[in-house]
Amino acid sequence: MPELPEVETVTRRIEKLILGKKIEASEIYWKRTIGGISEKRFDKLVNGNKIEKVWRRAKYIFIQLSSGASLVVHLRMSGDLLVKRVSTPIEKHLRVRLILSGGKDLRFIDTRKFGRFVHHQHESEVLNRLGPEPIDSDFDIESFYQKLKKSRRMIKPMLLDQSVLAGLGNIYVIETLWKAKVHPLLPANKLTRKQAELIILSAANVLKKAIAARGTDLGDGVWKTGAFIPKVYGRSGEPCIRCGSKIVKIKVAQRGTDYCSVCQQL
DNA sequence: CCATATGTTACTCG
DNA sequence: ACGAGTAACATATG
Repeated sequence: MPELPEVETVTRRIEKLILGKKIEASEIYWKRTIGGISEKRFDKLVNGNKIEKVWRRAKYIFIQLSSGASLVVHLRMSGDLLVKRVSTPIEKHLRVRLILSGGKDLRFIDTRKFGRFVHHQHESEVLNRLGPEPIDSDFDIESFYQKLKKSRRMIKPMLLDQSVLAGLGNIYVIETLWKAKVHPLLPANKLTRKQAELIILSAANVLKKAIAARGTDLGDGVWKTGAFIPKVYGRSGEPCIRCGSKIVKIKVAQRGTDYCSVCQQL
């Protein structure tokens, strides 16, 4: 469920509920979620800490602790964070639970178990590998364009690469390329500077609208709060709302890729 | 049984 | 070194 807008939505939802609270206990229901350390060690690292700050970068949520370390959460495909009363019965797919002062807890729910809830001494370990976000106010178009010029990769996988551009996932890349009228298979070094600029403007526009709508409702259950309606993603076979021709679907880097073959030419 | 799914990483091969 | 393709992680749904 989560690309940047959904992660932003989750972050905003939990921030005010857990900020300033003290972690009084931790419970691990799926070991791999905490990234390969023992439950005992994890508990030692987090227990007794106050939550100083909660923020998002790309698709990661950082929960800063009074120790100076952070819990770094990635929702991957099916993760979600909830705050509930401790007495509320636990969910079937609960993977990690932090008991907080004040009678509530922070729950990491993750059906597919791909998500991670990892203790990092330094946030930089994670931050260092991330490119800029399209919505950064100081986004440097020139260096983005230079990066594209140096690569023969297809533009779609390029935009999904979080070290090139951070925050976009399959849905919003598809929306971005449609808006910018760029074919998903176009080699990155074939793009003009104008097209590179349009891609960033489109991505920023799509992300901002999706954040305002609190994410996308995929209709299949997991993510129900969002109201963003994709214009191309999941619409193969239906008419393009810009030109009326049929949206087609191909596979690119193992991912379903909807696009308009008339609007988006190679 | 098969294919699909919002993400990422590790591996192979040319 | 680069980049495309594949498998893997693990579960649910059609």
